[in-house]
Amino acid sequence: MSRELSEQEVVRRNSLNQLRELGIDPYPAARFPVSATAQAIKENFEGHEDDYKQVSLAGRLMSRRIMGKASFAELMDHSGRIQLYFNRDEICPDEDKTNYNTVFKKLTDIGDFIGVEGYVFKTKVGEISVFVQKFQILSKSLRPLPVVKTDEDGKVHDGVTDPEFRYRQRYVDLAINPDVRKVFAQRTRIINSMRDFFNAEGYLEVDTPVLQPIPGGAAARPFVTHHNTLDVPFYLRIANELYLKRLIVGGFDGVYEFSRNFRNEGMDRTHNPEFTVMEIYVAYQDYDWMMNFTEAMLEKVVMDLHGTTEIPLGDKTISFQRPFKRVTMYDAILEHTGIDISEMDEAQLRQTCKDLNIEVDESMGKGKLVDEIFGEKCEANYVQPTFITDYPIEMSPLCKKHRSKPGLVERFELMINGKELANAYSELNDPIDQRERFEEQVELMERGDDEAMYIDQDFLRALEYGMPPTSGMGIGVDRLVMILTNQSSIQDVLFFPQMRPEK
RNA sequence: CUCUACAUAGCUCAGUGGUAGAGCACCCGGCUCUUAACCGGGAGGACACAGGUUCGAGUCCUGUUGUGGAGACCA
Repeated sequence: MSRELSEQEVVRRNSLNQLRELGIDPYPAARFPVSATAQAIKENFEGHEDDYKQVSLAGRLMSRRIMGKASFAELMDHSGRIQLYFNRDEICPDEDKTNYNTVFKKLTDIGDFIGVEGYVFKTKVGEISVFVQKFQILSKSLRPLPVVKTDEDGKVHDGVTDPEFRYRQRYVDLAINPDVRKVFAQRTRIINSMRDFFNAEGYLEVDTPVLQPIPGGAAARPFVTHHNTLDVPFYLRIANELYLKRLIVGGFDGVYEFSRNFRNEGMDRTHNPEFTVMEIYVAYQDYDWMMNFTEAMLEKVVMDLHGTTEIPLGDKTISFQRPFKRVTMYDAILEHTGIDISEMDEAQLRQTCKDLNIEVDESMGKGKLVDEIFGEKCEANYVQPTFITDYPIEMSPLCKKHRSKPGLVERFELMINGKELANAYSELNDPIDQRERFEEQVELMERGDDEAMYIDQDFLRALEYGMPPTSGMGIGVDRLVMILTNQSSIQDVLFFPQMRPEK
């Protein structure tokens, strides 16, 4: 466990000891009252100078420019940075200049948390700053914080860019890269905006189990754990769909949950083993209603965040202006391959895949084959928000049969930037039909499809008591945040993305 | 899992087989309106790990570990 300390760490530990010898506690217990923030001062000082004769603020020391008997420094609090001015004879009015010469100049380091009291003024070159009259170390930093400098053109120098460093030591990333903090603040605003939208409709936010005896509601490999007292396996949820539907059976008209889901599969820039999906279920509605609801929700969230419906994403611009384009899955395939698959059986679909150079295997059923064609030939083309509707029944075991198109279900997926963002159904509420669909999944499983769903007998029991006609929708929160914050990796919208453990 | 790139000081990077380098940060000194502060001096390195080739390896080769990218997989 012992670790060789770097030169700079030794220096800081020595400073820590010297502070203690001077009777200064480097980790004081008492609260430090804060009366102002950096951003508020900079925004409001001019014209209200009298209100800033006495301020106290606290934060991390981010830079120092020492010029003998006077110094400038930068303090960063949650709102931003502000310049501090330290003058020896102001801080040390008496003969003893220790507080400035030793404590500030020698024993205080970049990265330390300090509290300052003083008044706000403008420097000769016009920067709003705090004239420090008293300062106090609130917490000593023992590791050198990487110093990031921004020049007058706003260009960042020596920023920490190593992704491994940034993700493993996210606290450092957040401390020194304000843009990173901004993305996560936006993430929370997006989620709050969604929540406000649902609450305004009177829908109920709920919590359902993460530990499930049967991993249902989606097709994915689960994480398995074990409950000692019950001596049974439990699965971390891959979805919460079946539980939310049980609540609709129970009489709630609208329920939603921000669900942390877990899938034991590969990781890449759009997949993390744990991720967040918002799922909502509304009784007496259908998937047409849900399309309108979804685009209204997204337009509102985007407006709340950006004040416009046109947002940049990489080198593209995405428009969230309603209404979104709507295309049936068969029309999408016809448009992008020139092939009409609407009347094909499984053998013809398999041949079509071969003709299109799409890899298939014997375990794939009709639904999976259609999905392969769509995924290979169509998906990437839908950059602007587009609802793909009316999927083949075989790939949607929880979705109601289409009211007028045999062999299809009332399902849509919302595609943005060539990726699936949301998925919704008119929910299957016929318990006999649902049991048959589950049984078809068992057949798929026996054919070798390791993603087919298990039968959840309790869920069927719930449907047998009766579930009202319901529409449900799930939206990938991490992917939505990626789009709305213009990030290309899921790791940049998760505070602590999954990494291989160190050492 | 496959292919590929990268791994050098606290951070960002250079180093093209021949004594380990720079900027920032750090230490010492100077400087009372600086702002990528400045000026002078200084210290700091098992070059990711383990082998190999070579008189000699940070550099070439093999393997390992970690990370990024591209794929496979993830409806």
